[in-house]
Amino acid sequence: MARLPTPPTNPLVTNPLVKKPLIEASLPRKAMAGASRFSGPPTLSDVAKHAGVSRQTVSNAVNNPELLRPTTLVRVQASIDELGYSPNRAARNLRTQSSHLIGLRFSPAQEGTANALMDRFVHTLVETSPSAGYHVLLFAGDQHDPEVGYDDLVRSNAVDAFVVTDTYLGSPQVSWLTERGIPFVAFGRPWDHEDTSHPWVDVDGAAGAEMATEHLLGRGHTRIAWIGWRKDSRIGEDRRSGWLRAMHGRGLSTSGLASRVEDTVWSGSEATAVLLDEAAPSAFVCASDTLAMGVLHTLNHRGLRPGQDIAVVGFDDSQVAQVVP
Amino acid sequence: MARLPTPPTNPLVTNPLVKKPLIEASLPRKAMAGASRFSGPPTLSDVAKHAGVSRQTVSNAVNNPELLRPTTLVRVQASIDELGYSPNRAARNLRTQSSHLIGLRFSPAQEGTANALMDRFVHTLVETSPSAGYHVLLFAGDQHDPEVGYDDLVRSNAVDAFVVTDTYLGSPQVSWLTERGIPFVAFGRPWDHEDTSHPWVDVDGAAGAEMATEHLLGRGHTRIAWIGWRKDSRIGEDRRSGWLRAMHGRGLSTSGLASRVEDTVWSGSEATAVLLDEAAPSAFVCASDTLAMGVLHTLNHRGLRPGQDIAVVGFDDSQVAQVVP
DNA sequence: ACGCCAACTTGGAACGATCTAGGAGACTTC
DNA sequence: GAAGTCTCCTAGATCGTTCCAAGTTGGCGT
Repeated sequence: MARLPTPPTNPLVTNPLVKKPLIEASLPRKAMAGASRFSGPPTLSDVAKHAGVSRQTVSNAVNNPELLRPTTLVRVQASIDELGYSPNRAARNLRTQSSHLIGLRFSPAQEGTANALMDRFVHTLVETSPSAGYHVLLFAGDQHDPEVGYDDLVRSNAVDAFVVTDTYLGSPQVSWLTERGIPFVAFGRPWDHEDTSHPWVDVDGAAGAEMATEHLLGRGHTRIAWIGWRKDSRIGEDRRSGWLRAMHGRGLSTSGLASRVEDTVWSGSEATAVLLDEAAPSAFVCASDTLAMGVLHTLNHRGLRPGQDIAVVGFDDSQVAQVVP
Repeated sequence: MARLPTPPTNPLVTNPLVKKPLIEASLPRKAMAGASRFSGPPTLSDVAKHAGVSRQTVSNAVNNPELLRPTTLVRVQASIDELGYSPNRAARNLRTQSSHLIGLRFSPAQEGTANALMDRFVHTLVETSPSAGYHVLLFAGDQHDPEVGYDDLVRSNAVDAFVVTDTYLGSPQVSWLTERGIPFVAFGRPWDHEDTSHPWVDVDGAAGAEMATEHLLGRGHTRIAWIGWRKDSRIGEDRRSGWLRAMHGRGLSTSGLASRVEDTVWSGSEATAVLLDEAAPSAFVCASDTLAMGVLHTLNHRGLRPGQDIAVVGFDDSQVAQVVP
């Protein structure tokens, strides 16, 4: 697997017109200190004055609307809208002692099939967090030494919780966070320790494989082969169980239809050849898109048309899956 | 370009042990209200008391160390270290009226070659921001309607500035931000409007192409071909200029060695065939990895070994580049 | 009419940092 | 040695929100 020679670095060029704009821009306020009051965004007091009520009433209108008399609520809401008020985050955070921020370690291009899946997860996270009053803070931490990035964020109250995305690697962060009582959610099941009780979210590989298999069954296939990972892969066995469940659910035999190999295109290709010769399946379900590519390779090689002569379903829905013809 | 059939959705499964952990975890403080003072992270006052100085002196030790007498500074530093103090972000943000956060719109898997590059950019951004006291906040905004995600963040003082990553698309955000005087940096040059004066950062395509060409020149190649995009692509022409500069810098002729085509594998493949026949180059520099793949395709087809018989350099360093043999 | 209860509203205090103005001390200078 | 100067440090005020305890109003029953 040779690597294309590429320029050693991707040099950046900056616009010479403006220098360090970010830093400068953060402190232009003093200039206007002479004015009676900086006419910035309206505050709670401004709204209160405008609506003819007290601060607290406005605060309640925002946070506990049910405490206000309906007529008052309407009036306050009108003032809020008219002035375009939204609460100052820093002040709220200071008072409530929470940043309303969730830390997410940015893992740079952990190439491989999990990437697209992770992308989608992050997107969903970012999209839905605000509805719970949270936002997502990216940070660069060390996977192995939580002290590096995590500690600072915690000590300075910069984040309330973390989302940990690489629990499968022994995950020292998990114990580090647990010890300190820092709330976090893991993306990915703690496969190694059945007894861990920290919250987690994960892709239901079994359900996914089952759905894929059902899909093929619905199209009339009966001899559906499985190409998965080695037996010691918990994730792989999880996905495989979905295939099994779907097949057995229809009373179909699975003997001779399963193959467990390394997660490489080549292994998938080899396994396909063997399965085709020995079990004559009409469809393949794979534990990964990498393996699916191997299947496609062999099919092409034998002159079989994927999707027409033989159905193929991958997993992860990685970028590659959208490119392969 | 058929699409692999995949499960319609990737179902998530959650650990039933814990319910809405994030929300719950954010408000356990009240329970300890009975204590004289919540023994949380140390504050400025705590450090001041410990070091026998005033709050402001500690603040100066952190922000303007040069104002303190060296002996005092050492003493305060010692107290800071001993207590493990780091300033409370919310309080600092409230006082300074800035969140020290940079908003970055999370664009989900904008497939294509720019992805890997973007990944690297984001990583660098996330990694270096803290040294300037900033962090990166992800948010889901609408590319076309800045009101959606941007406005809230600005009004609530949640971010100080934005990084805009898709300026090439007419970019309504740019004008929206400019109108309001909200600081931002664009990743990608405003190719369409030469006169725009907002700050930007971009990959120096010309320099990159020049470096790649120089690399080949250094290896003894003299007939280096260019396969780029159509003439109306500013980015393509920019990169091409780097190739030209490198070639002309050594007094080498470029006539007949350049080709401008669509950015597809097929176009690259065709152009390669033509160039091989008509100009007999010993190396190719391409404006994109997509085109480079086309080159490799033709070379393979003709029995030429890339990297040995003929050198090939792509661009963007996309994920695909690492896979192609 | 009176009292009472509930619903609603109110002003003061607090979160923890930074800014401002001014005070204390050491050092020069005539 | 006293006045002037400089450096270093201190105390109070402030950012905008939410919590707290107490105040006010209206409605209801008798």
